[in-house]
Amino acid sequence: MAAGRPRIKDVAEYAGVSQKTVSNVINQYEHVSDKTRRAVQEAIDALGYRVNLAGRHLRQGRTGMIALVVPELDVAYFSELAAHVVAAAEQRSRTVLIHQTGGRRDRETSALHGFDADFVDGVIISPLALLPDDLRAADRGLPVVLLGERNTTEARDHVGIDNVAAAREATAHLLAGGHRRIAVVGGRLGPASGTDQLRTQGYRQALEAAGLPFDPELVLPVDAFHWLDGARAAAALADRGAVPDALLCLNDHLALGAVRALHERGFKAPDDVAVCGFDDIEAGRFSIPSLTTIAPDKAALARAALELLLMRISSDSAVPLKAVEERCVAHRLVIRESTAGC
Amino acid sequence: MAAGRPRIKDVAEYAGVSQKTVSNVINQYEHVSDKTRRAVQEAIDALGYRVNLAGRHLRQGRTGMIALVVPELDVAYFSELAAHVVAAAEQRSRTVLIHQTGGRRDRETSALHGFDADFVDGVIISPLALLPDDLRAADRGLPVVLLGERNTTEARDHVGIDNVAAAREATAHLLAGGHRRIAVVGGRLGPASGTDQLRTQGYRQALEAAGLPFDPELVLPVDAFHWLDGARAAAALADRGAVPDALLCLNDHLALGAVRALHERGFKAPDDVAVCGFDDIEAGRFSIPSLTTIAPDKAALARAALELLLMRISSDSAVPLKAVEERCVAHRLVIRESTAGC
DNA sequence: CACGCGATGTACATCGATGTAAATAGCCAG
DNA sequence: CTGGCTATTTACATCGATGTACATCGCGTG
Repeated sequence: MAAGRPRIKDVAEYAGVSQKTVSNVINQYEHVSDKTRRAVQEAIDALGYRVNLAGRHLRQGRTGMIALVVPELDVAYFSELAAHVVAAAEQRSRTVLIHQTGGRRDRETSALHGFDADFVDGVIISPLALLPDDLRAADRGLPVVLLGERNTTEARDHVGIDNVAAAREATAHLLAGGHRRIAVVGGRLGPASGTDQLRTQGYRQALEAAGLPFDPELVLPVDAFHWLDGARAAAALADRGAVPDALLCLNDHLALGAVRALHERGFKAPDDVAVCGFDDIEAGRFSIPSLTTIAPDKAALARAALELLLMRISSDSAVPLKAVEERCVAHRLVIRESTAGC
Repeated sequence: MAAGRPRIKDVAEYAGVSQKTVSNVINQYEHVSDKTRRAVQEAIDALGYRVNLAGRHLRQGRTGMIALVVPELDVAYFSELAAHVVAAAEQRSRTVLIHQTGGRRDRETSALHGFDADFVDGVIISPLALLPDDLRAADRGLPVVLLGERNTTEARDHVGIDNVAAAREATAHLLAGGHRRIAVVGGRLGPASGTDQLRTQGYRQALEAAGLPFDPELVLPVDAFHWLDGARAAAALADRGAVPDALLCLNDHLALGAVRALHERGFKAPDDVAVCGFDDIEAGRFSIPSLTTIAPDKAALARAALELLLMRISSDSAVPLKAVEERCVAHRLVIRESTAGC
């Protein structure tokens, strides 16, 4: 009983066959006699052998691992999504390596051609800061699927929801409640590439459809999509005496932060302000008031992204960029207390 | 320009030196002349070479990766903790592979001697279902640090807070507010091994110190530590007309779920019931009412766990089980609205 | 001027698993 | 009994980086 872990060589000796035969048994090679197969299996069990993945990796160039790269795990949307991806990957016998970038571009790029590139067969990424060039540069054959964000016109496999439609629906819901001055917390103007811009666009479309004017003053940019940013934005509104009828917050953290800040200043949701968020995180289901939100089908997002990625991985060779896939997953408006009375 | 990635051999040829010399430069070996070093560096830059980790892994047996094994990422405490571990690891140039087990024992053990064991140099685990035997069995030299939970008397490196003291303080705070009937949501009786049991013990100590009787009826077990479980427990209390003066919830999710369920039934926190949680997740800072809670120093937990693990990893050979380390990290009671009036 | 020593640099084997090509075994038709 | 197949098994090279052992270079010393 040698000190270290048994190697394939030990199994071979124990079973009285060659290393290759052991390898064949392990890899389910067809042409192995039952007798040999049984003998090898016995040896494996007896020695407690398990393949050394480093060796296999070196030889085959594949690891069976995929990376999930997200900005922040403590943003519930991402951790919930991560949980779904991990679950989906497990069903396909893959292991997920989760990376957090903090939305920093250097970490996002390094996830693509940096450290990860060696250890994983592919990457699912929700880019925040990535530039189109980064993606192009990273195109060394490592399969990449964009999840959610698609901050680039660069053609790439992508999975997401219809952000424009979702924002339109949410805004329409607020309008239907009789609200006229609706602020967009986390909104951003400009070409419709980022999620925030797409959603802002949907908001404008809804206004237009209702024949209402668009007021750029009501688009409130934020530094990040955290509770605190929502609270700050709402506080700013309140402090300059400009609390609108309703808030369309581009994620639930912003929404809950805003609700809280307004509450502290004497404005109650939904009586004084209606509030709608995005993402349907668990906190919004149990908050007081509970939060109306756009609920993307996270499980479907995760499944679609994984499926797409595995497809790319198995179709070896260079990615045929012509056949870029764009998958749109369902979402729905979940109406709760924060817009009650609508 | 070969199709694939450049290998160390290509760099060596380009620079006109041996492979080993390139390796020496990469690994910062001292005795390399400046001239050679420069030439090699130039070759590396020119070819865009980066080490192939599979090769290094095979040769050295180390990967520079560590695994973080947690029950659920969508439990905010764990995702926030994960974010800290990732950050700490980055400072030490390690990569963190995050695994989610769903609290299932098979996945926890497989993380220890299953798949992970091959790919990582060590594991930080928050076990929920792991049995002492599993840990012992996994002792094949893979360094393991327990984080938070320590559901075993087995001697093991462990990092956590003083759960008994924390629960005692929280309970004392509730008692100081004049509350007498205090329920423990998520509490569990029995030998003080699991976190829940330790906290329940602290609760009892506080009662005892105040000269109050202990009522087992007020210990409410839960299936899991989620919002919904807290809501169910509180609903059950309310529905049988037994809402106590205060709730000590063993995590913030339970607390927020309970607050919500009580709210739906007309009981307001803190006026009708005072509520205190554990973990200090972000949701509790912005909830209405904001949540009083025990705040563990998560950054310190992450740092301590990582430090301990890296120590074990670098002290090669077998783990000297005699020198097991137990690190206790600071916590503090953060008083917010949900126990206002105390 | 030969010797010795530290500083540099190199050739080769090695980590563990698997692809390749070729050897061997088993079986049937002739 | 033998050539010709196929089914099974094997020896060996290989993936890429690095440890080992040894060669070489430069320089100061006796």
